[in-house]
Amino acid sequence: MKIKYNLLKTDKNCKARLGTIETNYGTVETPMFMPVGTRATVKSLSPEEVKDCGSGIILANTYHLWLRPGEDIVNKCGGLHKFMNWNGPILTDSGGFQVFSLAKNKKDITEEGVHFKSHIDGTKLLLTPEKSIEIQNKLDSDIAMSFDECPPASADYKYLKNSIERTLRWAERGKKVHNNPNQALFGIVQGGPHEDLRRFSAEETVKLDFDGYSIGGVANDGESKEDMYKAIDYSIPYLPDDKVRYLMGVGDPIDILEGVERGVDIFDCVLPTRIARHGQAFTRTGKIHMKNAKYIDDLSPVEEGCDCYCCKNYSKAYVRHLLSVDETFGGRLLSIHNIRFLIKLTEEIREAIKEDRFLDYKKEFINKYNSK
RNA sequence: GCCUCAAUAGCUCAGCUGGUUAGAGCACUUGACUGUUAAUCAAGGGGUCCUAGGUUCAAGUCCUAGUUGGGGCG
Repeated sequence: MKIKYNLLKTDKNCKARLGTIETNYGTVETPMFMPVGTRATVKSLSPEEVKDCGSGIILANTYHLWLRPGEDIVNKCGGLHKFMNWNGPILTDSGGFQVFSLAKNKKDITEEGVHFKSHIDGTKLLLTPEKSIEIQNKLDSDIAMSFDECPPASADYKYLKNSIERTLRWAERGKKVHNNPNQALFGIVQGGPHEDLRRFSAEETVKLDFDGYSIGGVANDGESKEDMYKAIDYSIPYLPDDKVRYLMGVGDPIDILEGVERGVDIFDCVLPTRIARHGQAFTRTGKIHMKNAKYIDDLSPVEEGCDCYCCKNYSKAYVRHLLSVDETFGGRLLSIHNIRFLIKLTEEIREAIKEDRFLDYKKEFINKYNSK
């Protein structure tokens, strides 16, 4: 089967939704955060460790797996789940974000698709909507994403208008060739911070009838928070209640709260794992730099009261030591902590929505998070 | 004892024939990171240029002596 979204309830005081996503690999409670495992692994963590953080669903990347090892190899190895030994649901991104991060100039983006130079060996590549879906079909993820153009935040109105029209044509082309009966396919809403463009993009994408919808093109390129929230506000009203809403690429704790308030169900982000490898930890009172000298002999855990493997077993002093001598275990421990932090956040969000007190919860969380 | 080479940031070293405010890498300190080209990137602090004389308008740079260290010869 494909996925099925069940809306359990909406918070009485805002658009925050409580729901579940049923998949062939288990049920995901929403709101939910998805850790990113671009190359068929959440960097440095085993699937067991990711699962122990409470993660129900992870993300992998079409572009990266297309290059190495290749979708046919993954398919031959039994599909992504078996290949990477992850028995929960997997969402694959389409390569659309790589349009933003790898295409050198606008000429590389054509009606047919996007011309890339492989970041590995410079080989010229063409990724099309059809190819992206074909790859994702073979990867056998539970949720595939339409191949979209993810324009930079600096893109002007006229560019965005053309871009979302092309993205709609790409969505239609991708949907036509999608043929994995066990895989859902999501459409992506673009349009920057412009109300009319978001509405147009959302309405037209919904007409194509996807299994779920994403809000894309946010959190890129130094976009302001205000514009990000506008993008959500202007997209959500035109998305159906009975389908999953996915805010792509967002994982700052406050942005997750802002997204949930506006009606978003799932999020993904590299932030928890990347900042972990770079030495930062999420805490209830804001991000902290674990490499800071003041922690050199600090025997307390990264976060007092946290139930993650890192905080239950190790001190700040130890984690700091590992990071400062470049031992990979330091980044691993912080990755576990940061993922657990965001998953725990979504757990608390779900409890709050259940009791119609999401807005109070959000306010309290943000006050504390910004208190230092 | 003699000859020779070296001595510049915490460490390893660049600094051409004298010429603005002596640099780099690492280390240290601090910060950034939002559908991973990212265990990455950026910024900052840090100097009695071994010491003492001398030459010169001007010395990290040239000269003399010394100190310390390496190598060689006796």
